[in-house]
Amino acid sequence: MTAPLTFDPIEEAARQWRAHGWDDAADGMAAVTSLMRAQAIMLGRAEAILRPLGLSFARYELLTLLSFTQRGTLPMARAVALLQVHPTSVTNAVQRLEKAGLVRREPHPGDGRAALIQITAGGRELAAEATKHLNADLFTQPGLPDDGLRTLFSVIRDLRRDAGDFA
Amino acid sequence: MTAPLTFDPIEEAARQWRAHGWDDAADGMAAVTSLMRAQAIMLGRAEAILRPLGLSFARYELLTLLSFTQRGTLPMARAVALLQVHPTSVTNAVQRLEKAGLVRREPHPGDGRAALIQITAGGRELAAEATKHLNADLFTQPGLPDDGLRTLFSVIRDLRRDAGDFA
DNA sequence: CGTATATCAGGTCCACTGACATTT
DNA sequence: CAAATGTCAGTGAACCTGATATAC
Repeated sequence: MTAPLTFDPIEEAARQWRAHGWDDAADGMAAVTSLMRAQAIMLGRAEAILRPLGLSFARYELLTLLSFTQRGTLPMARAVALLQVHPTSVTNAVQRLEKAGLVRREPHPGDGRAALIQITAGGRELAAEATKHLNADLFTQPGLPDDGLRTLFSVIRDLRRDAGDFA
Repeated sequence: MTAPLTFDPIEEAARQWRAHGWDDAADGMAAVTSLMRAQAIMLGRAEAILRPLGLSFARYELLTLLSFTQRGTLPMARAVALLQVHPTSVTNAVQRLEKAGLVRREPHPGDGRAALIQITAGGRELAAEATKHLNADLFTQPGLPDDGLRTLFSVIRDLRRDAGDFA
């Protein structure tokens, strides 16, 4: 393929930033660019693990969220809030999961506007199976030591709070 | 809109993981999920800044990379290696940038197979303008203190190295 | 010859916008 | 009536696979 780089391209970009006098923006640029790349790496690994199961990472997250609820149901709006994604993304994910027999759409008993998503027995099975694979092949060996993982989570939690994800 | 959450949904997910006995995977899950969310937040901000300029973040990165080279040119393969993306993604980005008059495609003098991407004067101007906006509105205030930025970069650099991004 | 460099066609996936029907 | 909920159609972006032409 392509020859592996002998230097860090993001560090090189940061040097360029400083060479142009943008010293106060260099660290931010490097951090943001790093986030983009790290997400691409992790998403690629997760999707490679989930593909044989017919799931994308987004649909896996929804399915697992449902499997953790008391009755295996969630209102659409609640799923949107918890997953912090666009409403139409959830609509789309539910449609695909429904087509695969993993969830059902049901009317909300108390609110005629709202819709309930209900996980099926097959959905529960697949969620458990997918989690087993993700835990074994990615989450227990994500390429970082334990303290790195916790540091990463902690720093990003501040970022997410600052962005208004939660109070 | 949706009511803001009064708790961190990722922390809640980590609690679920531990409640199911997946203690050794909980930190990895939380870190990976955090990465996904952090990238979505940052990409959204960057694209909002770049949209008025007619650029996506991916095309901005390519354009800026070109503006940093000696002659304003890069072989396709080199851009693919530095940006760490799929070859067709660069092909696509170049097509759009070319249509906007920001780059040109030229034959490689030494290798008839290869193609050179050449930035135009307009491309240089737009790259500078876009960087000015990104620096002012995102990179100098990414929602994290300076030490958080450097910590984030440092931890992710280990991850990228482990993933084989560079030696 | 086999390998490497791009491009292209076709498909998937996800996000977003604007319009809409329905219900509160 | 205004606000909220969810769906739908259409658009855009990025990625991937497989096939191809060209050149090394």
